[in-house]
Amino acid sequence: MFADRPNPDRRSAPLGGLSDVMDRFGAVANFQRDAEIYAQGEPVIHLFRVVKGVVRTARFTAEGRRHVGEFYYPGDLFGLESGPDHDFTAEALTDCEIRVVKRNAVRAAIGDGELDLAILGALHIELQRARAHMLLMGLRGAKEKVGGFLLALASHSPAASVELPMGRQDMADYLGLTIETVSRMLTQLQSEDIVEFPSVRRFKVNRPELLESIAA
Amino acid sequence: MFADRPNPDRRSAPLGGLSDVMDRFGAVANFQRDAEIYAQGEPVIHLFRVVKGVVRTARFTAEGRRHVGEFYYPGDLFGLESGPDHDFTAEALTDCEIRVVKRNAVRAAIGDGELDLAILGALHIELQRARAHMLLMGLRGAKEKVGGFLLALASHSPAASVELPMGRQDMADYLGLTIETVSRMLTQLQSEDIVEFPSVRRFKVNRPELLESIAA
DNA sequence: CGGTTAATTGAACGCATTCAACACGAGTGG
DNA sequence: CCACTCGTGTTGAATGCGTTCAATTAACCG
Repeated sequence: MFADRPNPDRRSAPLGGLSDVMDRFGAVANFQRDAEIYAQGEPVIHLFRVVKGVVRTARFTAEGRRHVGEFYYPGDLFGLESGPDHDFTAEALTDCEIRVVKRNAVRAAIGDGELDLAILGALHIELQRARAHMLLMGLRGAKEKVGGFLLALASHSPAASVELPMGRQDMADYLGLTIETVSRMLTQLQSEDIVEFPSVRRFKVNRPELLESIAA
Repeated sequence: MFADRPNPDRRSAPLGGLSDVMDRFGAVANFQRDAEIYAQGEPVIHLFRVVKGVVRTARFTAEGRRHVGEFYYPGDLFGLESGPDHDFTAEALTDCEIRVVKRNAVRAAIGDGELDLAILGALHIELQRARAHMLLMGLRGAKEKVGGFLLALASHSPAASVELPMGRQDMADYLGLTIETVSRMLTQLQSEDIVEFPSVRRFKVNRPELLESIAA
């Protein structure tokens, strides 16, 4: 679901010169919780990287149903879109510090080839996430989906206790479930002692092997 | 779901020199229906392009559940993976003619930059498909999913009558439904005169606007 | 401490699944 | 040409699970 995030800052290796350019030419913008970073339908002009906080992309269907695309963590590049316009809206899930740079500026600084290469790497990561997300949504039951979600979160967090920056509604919209079902599954997983919630926004995996067997 | 496929052969524009190289250095392989083109877990070495027929990628979960990734049509590039190994198995859905080339050969012929650029374009398309697929699976009801699937198929086919190269089970595994549910939804959509099935593997959209409103 | 939002829990419903039977078409051989 | 079979698709009935709507509790902040 997320890029490899054992190392909190991966400016160096995979992104090559891009991150240097972002650091040199990019501006840093701060967004408050729930602030919009860019909107669905806007033209794709910039590249974004999370410095601090967590970003969520989302989309509204015609009937008002919300679909959460992905969550982006510090070090992650986002705002990559295939078309000329954004398909998703990006919002600050928590208070955020975002580094922004115009694609043209990058192009001018490091050339097309370098930019392509950098975007290539980011696209690979993005595709991986999308496939992992699809796999999650393809699981049979709600318990499997929620379990898989927690597992993915935990597997990218070195700490014993994992923070949940997103609320239940975000999880629900990410997994294609209702908020009530998510809540029920969380309590169920907890009652089976597979995970443990010291607080609403923090959990610990007690039985990783069981969690993995659930998420299939 | 599919790349822009109004023109059946898009060797020219978006892939640049890659397709030329594939034509020059690539071999053409023929696969019978259900033959394996590459397997989950195998190292990523080649690039593939569909010449004739339809290809399906799929994956088996630990519990034996099958998940269909995508369907690839003539002109489509496939076999792009982020990691060193294939996450999915590729199989010939129908009898196929596939053009195969070693990535190294392409690299030697047109250089890293060109290869990157070509893969970049293909990755964009792949990401778009993955997102469209996710959107489909995120829809509420089975009718919405099946309707959306048919709509996507129809929207990429210029002909009035659209062929369904895949069976009901493939649709089910693509949408995360059971084969019975898919069948029921198809008959329901037909009974509402939204679509029409002259034969099991062929359909026609009678009310595009209704179909679109269903797929949201 | 109230006031507000988020999260949990409960009960009834509806829809997709499950298990089973049946229909249909293609291919084969009598 | 019919009978047979096999694979695939459709239909039926009952179950189960996620949803829906509603009420309660918990957490956060003044």
